[in-house]
Amino acid sequence: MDEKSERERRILTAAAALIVRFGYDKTTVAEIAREAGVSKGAIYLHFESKEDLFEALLEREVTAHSKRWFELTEQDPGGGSIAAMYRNTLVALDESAFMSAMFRRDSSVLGSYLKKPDNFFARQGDTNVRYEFVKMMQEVGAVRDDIEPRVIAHIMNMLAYGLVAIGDVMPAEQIPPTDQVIEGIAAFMDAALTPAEGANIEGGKQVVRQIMDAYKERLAALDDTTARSEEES
Amino acid sequence: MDEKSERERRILTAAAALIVRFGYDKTTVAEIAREAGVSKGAIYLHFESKEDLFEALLEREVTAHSKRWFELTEQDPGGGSIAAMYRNTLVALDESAFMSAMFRRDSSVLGSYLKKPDNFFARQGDTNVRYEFVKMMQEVGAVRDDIEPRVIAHIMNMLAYGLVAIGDVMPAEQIPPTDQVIEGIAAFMDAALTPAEGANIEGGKQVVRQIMDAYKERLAALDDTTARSEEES
DNA sequence: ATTTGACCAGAATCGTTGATTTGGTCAAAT
DNA sequence: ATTTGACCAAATCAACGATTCTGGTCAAAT
Repeated sequence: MDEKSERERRILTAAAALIVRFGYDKTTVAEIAREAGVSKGAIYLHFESKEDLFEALLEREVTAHSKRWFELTEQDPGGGSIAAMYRNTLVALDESAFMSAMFRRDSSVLGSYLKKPDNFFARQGDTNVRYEFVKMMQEVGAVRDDIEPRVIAHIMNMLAYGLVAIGDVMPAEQIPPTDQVIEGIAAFMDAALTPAEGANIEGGKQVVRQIMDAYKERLAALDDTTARSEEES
Repeated sequence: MDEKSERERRILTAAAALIVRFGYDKTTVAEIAREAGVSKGAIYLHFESKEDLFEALLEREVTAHSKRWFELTEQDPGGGSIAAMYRNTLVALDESAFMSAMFRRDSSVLGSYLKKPDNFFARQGDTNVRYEFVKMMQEVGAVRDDIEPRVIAHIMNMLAYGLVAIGDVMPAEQIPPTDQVIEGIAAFMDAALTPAEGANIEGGKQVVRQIMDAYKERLAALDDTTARSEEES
């Protein structure tokens, strides 16, 4: 298992590097194999198809992003405030070129994969974790509740989208440094989402912990299935 | 002049309707002529080329958008607050499908025009009215000044961009009603940009008036040049 | 038991050619 | 003095094989 999953990681890492750079369509399986230092056939010992490999990569990147967010939030003194948590998702998003590309559905990276019916993105359906989170934060009094939670969640989405996508329509020299923008957004969130009577920080922290535990469990479950399916093969 | 500019208006209106629907490339001069009820040759009595016509349309739409914003802000009881003013730009933006397409640089509408060097958008250069406005508002104490004005202006741009562009990456049913989103954003702005010691509403109103006067002057100057160039021909 | 890389079929790309469309003009009509 | 719409050159599109490329396989090597 150790040997095998190590090579699998190498393949995915090689694929990630090539695909962010040249895009899904222009990156060939042969190139991924060369970059990973394995033969082309070996790749098909790990993945059913190029598409399958790519979806594994998408999932790995989402997981890595979530882990990074978790890490940042754990060690954040700002702790349970929604502003700090949201800032951390933006930092994590900005750190990963691949996740950014995913978030903006960059067709120069995702290429023809986007056209496949029932792809990774279409499959996500309408699961909206951001909305659930905001609602919970409102319920414990950590976030002002006179704005629709769906609207708050959507504004968060807009800002995250703006962060990674506005470069498409605006020359780089007009965009302030990313870290400044992120800090600005966090300041906005802090001022905009704190209830008039003060935030229930403790409640917020508890929600954060709850979310994180649920998330950790999902990760563990995912690792289990992965391990099991590897044993089977 | 009355007759002439009336027909010019009709041509531009016809062009706008066709272009928002079919895009710049797929809309032919002949179709615009038919839709406007004039002959093709007549169009070239008003405009040098298709490109020239299109740029006149872009300018007309920008002007119309500004006028509409002016109108909304004038009759807004919320008056001089930056949140109210910003909300009005969003309302005006959302009301005009053409302006929205411009803002998101929609290539299915703008088509090959975008590829022309030195086009309308490239020409705008780095004029950033939003930034100037925020700075003035900070100087009179109508907006908190512990966030970089450039960053505030940029966050405003991100939200406006998100409003018109996020539909590209998110299914419509996941997006809350636009008016709710706009009101939510206004609430955010209000909470986030009011100085801790309270906003100088009067100062804000004065800045607004100043901006509007400057803008009116620019409009008047523009009308003059238009009128003059029409006389010449 | 593993791993490889030559090999294959089908897809994508390219280059060419011919038909169609379209921006722009101008002699003729009004 | 105006306005028109037939007309033209140039650009765009469509169709087509020829050619290359690429995902995937499998007999052979290790």
